[in-house]
Amino acid sequence: MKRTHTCGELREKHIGQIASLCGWVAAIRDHGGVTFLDLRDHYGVTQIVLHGEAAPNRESSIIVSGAVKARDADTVNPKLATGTVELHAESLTVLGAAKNALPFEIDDSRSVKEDTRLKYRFLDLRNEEMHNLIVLRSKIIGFIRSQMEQLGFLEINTPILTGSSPEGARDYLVPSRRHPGKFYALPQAPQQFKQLLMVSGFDKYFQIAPCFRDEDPRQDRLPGDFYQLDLEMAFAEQEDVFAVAETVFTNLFEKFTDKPVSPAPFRRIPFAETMLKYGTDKPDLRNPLVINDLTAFFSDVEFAAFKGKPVRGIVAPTAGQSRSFFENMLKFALEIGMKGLGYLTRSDGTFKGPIEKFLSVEKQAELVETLNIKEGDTLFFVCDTVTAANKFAGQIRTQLGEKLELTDKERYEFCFIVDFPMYEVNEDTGELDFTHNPFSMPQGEPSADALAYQYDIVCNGAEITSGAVRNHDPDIMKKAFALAGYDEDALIARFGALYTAFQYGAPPHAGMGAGIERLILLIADERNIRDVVPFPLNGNAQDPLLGAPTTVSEIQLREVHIKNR
RNA sequence: GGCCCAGUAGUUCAGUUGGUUAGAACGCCAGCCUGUCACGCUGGAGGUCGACGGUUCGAGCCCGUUCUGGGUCGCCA
Repeated sequence: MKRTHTCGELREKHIGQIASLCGWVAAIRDHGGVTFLDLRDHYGVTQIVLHGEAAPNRESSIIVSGAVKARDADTVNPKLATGTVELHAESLTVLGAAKNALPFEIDDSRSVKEDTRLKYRFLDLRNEEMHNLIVLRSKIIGFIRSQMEQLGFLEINTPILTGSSPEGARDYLVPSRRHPGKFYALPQAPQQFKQLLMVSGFDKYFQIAPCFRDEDPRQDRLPGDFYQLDLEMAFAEQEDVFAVAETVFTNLFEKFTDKPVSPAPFRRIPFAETMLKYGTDKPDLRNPLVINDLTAFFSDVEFAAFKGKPVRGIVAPTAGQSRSFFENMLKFALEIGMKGLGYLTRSDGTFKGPIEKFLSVEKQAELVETLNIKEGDTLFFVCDTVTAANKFAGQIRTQLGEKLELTDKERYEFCFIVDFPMYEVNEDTGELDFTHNPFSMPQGEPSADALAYQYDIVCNGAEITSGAVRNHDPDIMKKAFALAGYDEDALIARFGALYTAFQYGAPPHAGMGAGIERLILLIADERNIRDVVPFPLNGNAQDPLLGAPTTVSEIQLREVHIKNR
């Protein structure tokens, strides 16, 4: 007996034929004389009718043959694509029996504790939603590949076993058997290899690249490994990379979602502007609220709490909000670490609130004018150090957008964050550190406050891409590294391969890396990044199914010189 | 590593002020049922209340320690 059709295939045109279906028993409805099975496979569900035979355990895999028959009009199931027909079993063979008590119900596996789901991931992935997410993942990756190839990019695989990189995240290390005491590292990104490919004369490279970072996970950050759309272009500038990103992301989101996508060109927002206006380097532009800098405004107001300090203000339409709304906003402010939350509400042409008495009539009018404050609006104040004021104002902006339902969830808003600073002052040492990426090209002469040709792509408040025009000039490299405290020897010790390669005619080049899982998360409107990975590690970087990480044998440890005899 | 939350039946959860034999739903088992589609009805089994210690006449509940998981900060060039 061999499968003739899938469980999503049979239609009225098959009535009268003999068919054989394979699949899993998703549900059993025993009516005494007649029993119905829902048979599920990758393609769909078909109802099987048994007359007298015993039903196999649920979730057993079976093959069943019989006649395809029409359903009576009153027993058609409109919820099934195959709902107008059913297969009347003449023979049924259990191919893989399932134990009778399942660890959880397939249909609501997504509400089960994550560790249990991961231990039985093969059952979790039978859940229709989970199954579809993995299918979507495959389709998205396939689509990206075809897009990149159409744009003339070549997929080139780079090594998985490579050397440890001294910058960035913690490496996963692999001990060398042939070189006692030495280690390979799994790549955090194909960064150095793709730049070497540029020096090698390949014009447009891309890769759906596995990346490995030994850092603690988050809801939107996978432990262990994840995938990036990694790309690099020779003789290219920032705008050349942006054009590729705009094409690929627009096409991708338009193909896989029904929601409107912000049209290209995506907004370019300088880092300094986004930190001020949105209080974050990954702004959600679906939220219409913006943060205003009121530092100058308060510089001549005799209000000790604000005078001479960085002050931010957010105007929000709060007409009709009850007192509990403001109480909850204050509670939120305290939760995120603010000392309080000042605000003024414009009502009957005047302001109401504790700060009102510090503001002259002229000052109040100035606020109304410059911030366009309408009747019923509330101006929320944030005052702290520059860094904290931006951060808190950003969180208040997000919270206001959520609670006032101003943030439109039914669209995608892309933007580029550009002009990241090249360096930042390390608070512990007082010295300069690279802000983002030591490979980035500084804008103009390297200096402590130089900006870099360094950019992120942000969509709906999520950072999905990071990239840069690379520094391919050994002289500028030396200067850039010197500012961060590395002399030429240190540069060679750390990035010798690139430094050497750049002595032999490096092309100017630029590129980026986009997190595949985050793209899927956005497209699928999902929250948990582990749900778009077939076999993720849990939050503690363990695989409850295979048991990784595992202990290994003494012999293995001796072979790799971790243990001496 | 810090902080917050959670841990009770196979699963998801409830459990009042500390008080009799710890409940519900789904699942499982048995019986009935020839048209259901998350079938239905009747009955049943199933618990080291994460672990250890303490307070108490008495602890799922209070206290301490610890383990596990989730979130978050650090971290993620």
